[in-house]
Amino acid sequence: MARRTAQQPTTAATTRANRPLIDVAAPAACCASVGSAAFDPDDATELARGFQALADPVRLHLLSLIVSAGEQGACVCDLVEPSGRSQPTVSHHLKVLREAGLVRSEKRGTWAWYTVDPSRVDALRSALA
Amino acid sequence: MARRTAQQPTTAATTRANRPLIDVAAPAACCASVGSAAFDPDDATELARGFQALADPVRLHLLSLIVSAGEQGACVCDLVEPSGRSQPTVSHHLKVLREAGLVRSEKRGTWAWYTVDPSRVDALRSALA
DNA sequence: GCGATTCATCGATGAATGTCAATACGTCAC
DNA sequence: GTGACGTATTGACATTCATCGATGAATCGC
Repeated sequence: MARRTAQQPTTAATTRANRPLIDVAAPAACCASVGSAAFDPDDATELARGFQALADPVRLHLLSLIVSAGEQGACVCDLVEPSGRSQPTVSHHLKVLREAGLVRSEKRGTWAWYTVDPSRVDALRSALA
Repeated sequence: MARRTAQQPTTAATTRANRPLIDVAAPAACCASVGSAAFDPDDATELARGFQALADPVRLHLLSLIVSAGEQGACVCDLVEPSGRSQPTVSHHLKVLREAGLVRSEKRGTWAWYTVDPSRVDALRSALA
């Protein structure tokens, strides 16, 4: 082998512990836990799905509009025009957000009302803690 | 018109407030506010680019490995095998993370060392505040 | 210089994604 | 029921993406 004579890249793959997936903060804390790989691929896939839902400017815009609508939520008919996209496209993006668990929809009469699920957003945020 | 007799979807487009893209708690002063109209598409695009970089399980895994390597950073040669992907694929993902500003690379001798840029991660996290 | 090692880039390929027009489905007013 | 309206789904298309093998570029030990 004889690799790493100068800097020994080493060790990274040996320790093991539980910790938030990314966990940037907490460099010094006792349980910063940083091993390398108590890494569950399923968790990563699930997390990635959440971030994927956020990975589009239109969806970020929609999400912000829904958030700004407060507890009552936002009606789709109020989202189409500000988004600058067609109604089917908006519906598609809302579906993506819904399936990622970031928003919930409720049908009231003719209209569909969307509200944000804060716990899901928190889950993603804390993955970056 | 005669829409919204039952629930008046109304208002969503009238209220207005300044806040970071998704919610409140703004650390960085002048970021995009999203109310209904004060939405900067460029900021959304930039944010989306960041989340896009996180929207892949392999990249999340790589990021966690790099974080767990501590200040010293992680050598690419230690990332390939745990990721279960080919070296070119890993290199590609690292490039995505690099271009999103989430990690930095430094060449030391033969090896390339990657470290996380916490401020960039924080920026994304606070967008979800 | 030479071979070995480490990493990045290129080219190709199959899959996923964003978009819209057309259409289907549900609900309301009449 | 009929027509109008709000929303979701479908189908098609162009673009982007993840992946790998092959290759190139830089460095190290000899």
